[in-house]
Amino acid sequence: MKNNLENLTIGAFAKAAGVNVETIRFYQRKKLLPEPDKPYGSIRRYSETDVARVQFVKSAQMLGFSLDEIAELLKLEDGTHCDEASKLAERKLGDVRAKLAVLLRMETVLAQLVDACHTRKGNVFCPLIVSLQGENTLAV
Amino acid sequence: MKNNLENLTIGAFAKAAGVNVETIRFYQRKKLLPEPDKPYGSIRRYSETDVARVQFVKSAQMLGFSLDEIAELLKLEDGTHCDEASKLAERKLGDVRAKLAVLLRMETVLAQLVDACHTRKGNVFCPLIVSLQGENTLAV
DNA sequence: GTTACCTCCGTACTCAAGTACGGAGTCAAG
DNA sequence: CTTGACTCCGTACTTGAGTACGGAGGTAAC
Repeated sequence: MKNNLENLTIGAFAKAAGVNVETIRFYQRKKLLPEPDKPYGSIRRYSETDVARVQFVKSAQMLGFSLDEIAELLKLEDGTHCDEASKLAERKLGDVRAKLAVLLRMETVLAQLVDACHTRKGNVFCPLIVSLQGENTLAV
Repeated sequence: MKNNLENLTIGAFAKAAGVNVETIRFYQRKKLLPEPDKPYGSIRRYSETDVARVQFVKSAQMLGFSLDEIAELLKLEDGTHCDEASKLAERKLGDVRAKLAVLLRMETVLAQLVDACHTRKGNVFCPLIVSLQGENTLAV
């Protein structure tokens, strides 16, 4: 069984993508991944492209996108027609920017906390919650 | 029933925080929210502080943090001792920065896509997946 | 002081996102 | 040409994050 990375069995594919086989099959059912043709009386094969796709799903998931939202993002990738893609991209860009704003504020506050801890000793107050208050409570 | 925002019933609290009452009670069970004393033979009251806390939980959730991780973030807020807090903050800062990196790349690509759609017509290729490939696949 | 709506609390249900299982078929190394 | 590991596919189970329900007790406005 030679895994030249363009002829992967589902097991090798899952391992390369860092998920388990059942997850692959689950994503196929959810249409997040294409299910390649199965040569009659044989088994399906996968490629590096599929691996990248799964990794994209995993990354987007860590950023708080649901599988349904990720399916939308993937539609962009798959070259939907321009108008449609543009609308979708604009919406997603809004989501992404809202998340960015919140994360940036978190980053600032956490960095300040770490810094404060390194320079003085004792208890430090961490105004994480306050830092997110007001404006964008991220109503996605 | 006067809601001067420092003497909220659980219903008013939930409404102010934009979640439902059951969610409040669920968060109390999970120790994400303190359960205020109940004056014997009466009902619990909540404050603006509690509202901010719930909103923080919701924001962090949209960024892909689990309730367990959020509980950790809240420990920082609650003034853990410095060494401990610093360690935790540093870890969380790492998480936050990894997420930021991925989001920034997504933002760039989405913005490019929107732009491309506005300037030329027809189908545009959106290299969203490719943009996230390599280095940080966000192994949190 | 009753009526309509609230809180309280335990238990049970739901939904998303997987994981696990098991029997039948496939593959490849010896 | 068999043996051990893997694929296939359907069904069932699990876990995280809530939601819903229902009866008993508060409460406030009339």
